[in-house]
Amino acid sequence: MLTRLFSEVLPDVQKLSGWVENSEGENSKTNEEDLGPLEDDDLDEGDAREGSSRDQSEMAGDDDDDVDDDNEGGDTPKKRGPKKRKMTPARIERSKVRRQKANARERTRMHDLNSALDNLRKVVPCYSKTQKLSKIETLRLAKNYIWALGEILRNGKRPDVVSYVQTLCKGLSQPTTNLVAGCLQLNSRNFLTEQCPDGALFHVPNSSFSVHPYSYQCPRLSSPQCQPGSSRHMRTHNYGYGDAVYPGAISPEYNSPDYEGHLSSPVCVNGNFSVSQQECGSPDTDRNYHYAMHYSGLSASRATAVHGLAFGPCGSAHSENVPPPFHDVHLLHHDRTPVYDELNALFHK
DNA sequence: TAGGCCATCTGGTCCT
DNA sequence: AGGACCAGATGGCCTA
Repeated sequence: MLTRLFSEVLPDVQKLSGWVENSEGENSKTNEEDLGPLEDDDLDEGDAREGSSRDQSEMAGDDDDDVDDDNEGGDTPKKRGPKKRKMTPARIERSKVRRQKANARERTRMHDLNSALDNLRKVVPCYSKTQKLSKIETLRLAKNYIWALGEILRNGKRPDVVSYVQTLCKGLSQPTTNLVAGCLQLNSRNFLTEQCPDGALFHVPNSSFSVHPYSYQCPRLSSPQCQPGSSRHMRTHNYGYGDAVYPGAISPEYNSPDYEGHLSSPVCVNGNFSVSQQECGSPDTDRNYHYAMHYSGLSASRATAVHGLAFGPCGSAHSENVPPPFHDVHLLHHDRTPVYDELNALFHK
């Protein structure tokens, strides 16, 4: 069944794979390999390159209106290489049209690529409508996620949760690591099945890991001061946590036109949760709360005391690695599919 | 203001 | 020949 998950995403992943490899320098071609020296034909006379811009009128492959101007200038020695071509108004016009068409294609291509990236964002851990992962982070996270799922298949058993998150967060930036850890809601000491009793998708008793399979509005998160639009509501922000979604859990309201992400499915894991709630209260703590949301900037001692675990880029403890606040963190976003049921079953073996 | 991220333009290269 | 792909350059936007 996991293969179905792969197949759903695979086309996009394949589309993006070359890109991420290039981004990570694993498959990049050097300019020296690709770009030969400019030939005479590449530059028209008087066509000084400024930055990357060239005269649009001079494009390779325009042969129609060739004019032999080799002997222009009389005694000057003949230049080697292809003959130069005089730009007639007709050629200039055709070049412009060709360039415009090429630009349009390039835009379309990039839009397709971005669409594929958006699709990918929706299936990797931690989807947020309001705060998208960057392209590079999305690709890295997707790679880690695929690897993690592959490990599950290979081992055929529930993974150790900490190493699972470490795998997911490998190579990710600190903010993204915080986001992922926050979405997965790790807590080493306890978990709140009693607070959020509607069946955990991931429930690892020994490591207190609990994620809910359906959207759930935790009552405490419904308090006005913690709602969108209130002064305490986290604004859209880089490295904020928006309405992040953990894709292993499925929201029935996904695809609903009413879905705005803000009101659904916060994660209810008590350690982080209680901190958020406490800091929601007073104006004095508001600043800290805001800071904590963006940078998880609680003190290291408090963070570790409250959360038990802190996740660095590769799982190392770090003072900034406190999971994010949760009143607009969302677990559930995807249509429920047998894939997730199977994952659920797998994690409950 | 610096830095990160992004969209777009552009020209070179490769492929069909 | 034309389209796809790629990477460099550039400028805008946003946030710390």
